[in-house]
Amino acid sequence: MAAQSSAAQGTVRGRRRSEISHKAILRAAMELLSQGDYKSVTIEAIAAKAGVGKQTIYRWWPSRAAVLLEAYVEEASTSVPSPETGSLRTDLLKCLQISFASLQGTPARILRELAAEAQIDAEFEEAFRRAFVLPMLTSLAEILSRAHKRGELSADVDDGVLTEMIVGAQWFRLLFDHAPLDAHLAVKIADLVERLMPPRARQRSKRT
Amino acid sequence: MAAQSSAAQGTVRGRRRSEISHKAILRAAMELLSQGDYKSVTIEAIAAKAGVGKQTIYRWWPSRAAVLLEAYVEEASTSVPSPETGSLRTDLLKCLQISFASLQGTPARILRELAAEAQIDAEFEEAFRRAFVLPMLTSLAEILSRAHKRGELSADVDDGVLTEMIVGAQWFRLLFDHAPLDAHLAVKIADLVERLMPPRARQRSKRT
Amino acid sequence: MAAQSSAAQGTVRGRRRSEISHKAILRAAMELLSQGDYKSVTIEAIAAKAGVGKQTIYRWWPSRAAVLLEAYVEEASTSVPSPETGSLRTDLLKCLQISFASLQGTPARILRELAAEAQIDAEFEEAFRRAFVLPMLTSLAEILSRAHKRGELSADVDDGVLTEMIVGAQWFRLLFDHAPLDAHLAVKIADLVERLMPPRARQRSKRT
Amino acid sequence: MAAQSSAAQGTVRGRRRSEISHKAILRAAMELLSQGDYKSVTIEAIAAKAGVGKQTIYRWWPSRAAVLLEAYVEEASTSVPSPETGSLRTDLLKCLQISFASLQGTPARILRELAAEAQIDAEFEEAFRRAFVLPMLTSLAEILSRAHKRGELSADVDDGVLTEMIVGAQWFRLLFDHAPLDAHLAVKIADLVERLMPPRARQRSKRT
DNA sequence: TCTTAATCGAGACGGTACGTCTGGTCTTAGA
DNA sequence: TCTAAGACCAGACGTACCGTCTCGATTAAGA
Repeated sequence: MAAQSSAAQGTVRGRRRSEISHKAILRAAMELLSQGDYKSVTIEAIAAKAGVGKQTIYRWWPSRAAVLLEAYVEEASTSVPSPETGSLRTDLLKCLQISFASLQGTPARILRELAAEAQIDAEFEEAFRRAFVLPMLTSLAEILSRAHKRGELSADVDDGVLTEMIVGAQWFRLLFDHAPLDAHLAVKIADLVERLMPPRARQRSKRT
Repeated sequence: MAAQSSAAQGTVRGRRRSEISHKAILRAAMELLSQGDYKSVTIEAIAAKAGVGKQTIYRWWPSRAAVLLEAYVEEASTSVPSPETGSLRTDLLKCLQISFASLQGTPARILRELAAEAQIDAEFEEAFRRAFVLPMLTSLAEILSRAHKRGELSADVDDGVLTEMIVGAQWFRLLFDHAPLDAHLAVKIADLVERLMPPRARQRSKRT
Repeated sequence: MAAQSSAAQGTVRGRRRSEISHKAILRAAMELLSQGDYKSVTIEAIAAKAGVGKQTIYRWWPSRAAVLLEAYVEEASTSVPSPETGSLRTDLLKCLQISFASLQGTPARILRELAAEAQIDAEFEEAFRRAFVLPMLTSLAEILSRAHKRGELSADVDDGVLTEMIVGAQWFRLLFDHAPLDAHLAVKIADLVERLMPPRARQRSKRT
Repeated sequence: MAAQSSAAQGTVRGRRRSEISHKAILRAAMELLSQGDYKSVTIEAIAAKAGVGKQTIYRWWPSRAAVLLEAYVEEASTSVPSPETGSLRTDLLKCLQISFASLQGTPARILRELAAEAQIDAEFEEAFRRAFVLPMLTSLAEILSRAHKRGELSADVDDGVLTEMIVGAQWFRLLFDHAPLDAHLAVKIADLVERLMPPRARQRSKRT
């Protein structure tokens, strides 16, 4: 124990984590994910492609999905903007359109696969929520909260449900292939939300 | 050769599918799914529990998920009611509350696991959509369509988005553990939809 | 029981064995054996190739090897000649050369495979012995016995061992690839046997 | 890359083969072979009995038969003595009796089964020849060669055929159940070989 | 002519083992 | 102490055959 006092001092003993390997792993994971199907992105394949021992992966990540999540986040930003234009409609439109645009093509497929993992692995679910679900929720909540303050939404509209319904529609399209997650949807959502505004606020909204 | 003409006529040759095995497989799948975690529901385990050869499973289902889906559908009805009470609010409430209630507990977990599979297996996705996604969509679409005819919803409310937002919120709760999928949500959704009704229709709705 | 008296009379009721199928099976077995490797000659493959139900094979033969044996015997004669030329040397040479010649090429491979089966399946071993082992033994025994009577072999030469040694050498070459089973071997064996003849008999033998 | 130069130097990287597993596998194979019939000695059974992953077997042996051969050789010596007593007869007798004695009971059964495998699997045949066929051949060849030098065999007796005939008789008894492979056969063979000796040498042989 | 019985092709059935794959752990030598 | 390599145990995968069991159709003999 005394010998390990250095640990208490925060000093790290032994060889330090290799940043080269760290990046090689994320890079290999991303490439495999872009190329083939999800099934082929195994720990073994990542290790082989990255020129890395399997143990090195198991040492630093709890699961395959965790690697993929970090690899994805590394590459594509997962933050969702919460613009302040002074108008609920334009705030919403901007937020949704930017967010939808970043989910076209390969990212969509990857997100679906990660979402799938989150259904099965409870530990991963939490990480997934933090990375992909909560940002959108809080961003929208802020937009709606500002609209309330501005009087653009009447007090008896529940922000919670509305937020969930908007985010829900987005995930619904993403996961169940019902229709593409494009700008049209953003407009339609904004239109519908507009109908929840008090008449006077709606008038002003239309003018802009 | 003449004897074989029957084959051309679509006559079934050879031994027929065993209904006993068929049911034993579904039953075993359901039991395993209820008991342990999803990972333990392997084809081997199902076959062993059902007292059936693995080949018999592979012969009749394209994948493990397909077995589970059929097993689930067999047991729990997946149809969604589309009640006609003459009032949008009560129609919605009834529909959502019934549907939400049927998704509590184990069914929720199973549904999440099947949804996960649908993200990865394109062929299975279609089956999943037919069984779980579309019923809810069409049921809601009917309710909204009737509301439109009755004048309970103004013409400029887009049924499509509204449906997706409602169904989306439901799946969102189911898949991402944000909050339980309970009657409260149904009420909140109904409240919000009510705010989309023209003033006069809303008056009447409140009286009921 | 009285009603079944017909059975006691040997009368056959019902449909008779199909000679067409019988031959188709043997033919299919032979073709598969000639074409591919032994592993691919499965009951299923034979049935498929012969256009026959598996049951039809199981009804008439106890094992796969039994089919192959019958197929082989059907095609290539397995009888071994026991010529009577009046001379041990020429009798032996004729007998061995004819028998060796009939075991070149594909037949050799088939015989090896059947011999393999005989090592494992005790029931089949008996059939194998009757078809392939005993004919050679008895044929040689006759040749030697005649030589004894003629005085070409002295009384103290044991026919049994000599027969086994000759037949053994033949099987040794067949099974263990030590050298080809050709006419050279026949000559060498004859030479060696000649050395067992009494001097006078050997003189005569050389003159012929 | 520089780090990998060690590979070029032949340095072994990674975990080394486990001798414990190695021995456990051979032991399990032998036990299964002794207990039940050959069919029950499957790779799966060996792995289970040895407490070993199947892959570990496939990694080190090309086939089930290869495992059994090594297991057999490990336990029972396969070398054949080539004694030098100065007399062809006693050399032969000793050699054959020792070798025959080691092939009684279970070993005989195992040898038959391995011989069967050698008929079908060309790769295994070579290993089988090296382990079981050649030792006997060379041992006998040496004995005969020494007899030639001593003048116990006349020059016109072909060692090759004689060797094959002796070894052939042995395998014949082993494989085709014609009679037990016992000391009687050894004596009979020795007797017959003695008849190939020149008269004077035979006189001396009898005296011993 | 009708009944009875055995065979036929077809193919599903419960099993067993195959050889492969991946997961997660452990053991090396070297950095 | 970490790293790359790679062997280890475990066990599911999907396939191939096994030998058995329905099926309906066909074929013969006896009633």
